[in-house]
Amino acid sequence: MRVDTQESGTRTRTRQAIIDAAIEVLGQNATATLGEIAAAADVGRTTLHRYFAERSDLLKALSAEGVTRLNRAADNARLDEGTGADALRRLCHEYFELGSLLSLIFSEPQLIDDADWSERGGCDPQLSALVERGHRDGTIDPELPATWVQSVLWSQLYAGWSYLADTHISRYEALRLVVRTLSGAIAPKS
Amino acid sequence: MRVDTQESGTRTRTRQAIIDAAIEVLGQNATATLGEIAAAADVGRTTLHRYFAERSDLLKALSAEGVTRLNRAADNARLDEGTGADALRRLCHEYFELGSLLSLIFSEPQLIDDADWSERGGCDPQLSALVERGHRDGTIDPELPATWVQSVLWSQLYAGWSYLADTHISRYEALRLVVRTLSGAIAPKS
DNA sequence: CCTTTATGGAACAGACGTGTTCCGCTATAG
DNA sequence: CTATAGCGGAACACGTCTGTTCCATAAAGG
Repeated sequence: MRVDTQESGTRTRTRQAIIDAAIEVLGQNATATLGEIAAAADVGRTTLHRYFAERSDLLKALSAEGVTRLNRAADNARLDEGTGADALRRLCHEYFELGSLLSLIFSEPQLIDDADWSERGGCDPQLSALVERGHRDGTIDPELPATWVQSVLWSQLYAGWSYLADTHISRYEALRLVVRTLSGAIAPKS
Repeated sequence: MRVDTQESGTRTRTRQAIIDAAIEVLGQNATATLGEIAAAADVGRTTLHRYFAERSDLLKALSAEGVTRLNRAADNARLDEGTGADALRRLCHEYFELGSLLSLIFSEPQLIDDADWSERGGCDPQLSALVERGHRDGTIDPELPATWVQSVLWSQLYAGWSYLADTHISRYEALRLVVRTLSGAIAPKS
């Protein structure tokens, strides 16, 4: 995918600054202006257009960046180890670190859906396998389909991230609440 | 609040049609055009402006309508009866009936926040009292603050409503999943 | 029959975001 | 010192949404 001609160090830094700023700003307000994104990245709007000719080009770059970060988080969570519920809790921890990207993906799902990630029926295969393992090992409520578990995971992550932004709670406490309620939500009922 | 001069029957019907259409359309896409809303209401854009001079006027009316529907749902749920968890489940049932209004409130929270509803610290008093009752009667995890329970309730409702729209599941099944995971999420941990 | 009420459509001006061009500035490498 | 890379700002055309005005039409009531 990488083109033959390498990009200068300055340029890659600027490009990355724009992408990072876009994730922050668009995570707060999906309809933000290119001018606002440029200002957040501390660059002129002209410069932004130099790197991403059209808005859609920036969104494509954001999609790629999102997929990269999601995959890295999933790798760190070692989804194939331990019980299904434990793996899901580890994934929850890793995903929570994504920060503003959570808001962006949650409020603009088609940004990622259109990418090659999660091509199968709106649920990525790794998570699906994880949930089925949890069904077998008795740590995830067998009445909950994998797609619904995925929905619950994302909605809880988004709620936790928003809660962190709205209240005076610590990041650690917010994550603890998310994991606690998520664990209860997916636990088999007695 | 009601003005002295009563509105004609036709006008109240048209006004209500516009409000209903706005909830539907803005629930799907919060940046929808006034033209799209007018089309959905089967009304000319001129007519829409006759009832709501500016976009903000329409939003104010939506806020009032939202508060009305929320209060009616809360009344139907009889929040002061039974255990805290049971009351919360009843509220979940009632709120789920709000349909597209769920999406609208969830994606545009400031629409309702700015109204007189839920003036206290982002959590309405009725729900707060309900959760505290659940803490005392042992049906709601005492480690979960009322504000977080409210966040979980709303995020689950939104997730369920989106799930209903995205998959081929029945309305009944979607609500069942929501109530099941919500019940587990708030249940005291053994 | 004629007036009131409610409406739709055409047309317009203003505001705003977008995409582009052009020019000037600064820093760094050669 | 000079040439190049990278950047910012001003300006422009274009499209879209908004808010408004004006006029024509259809239905209902007196």
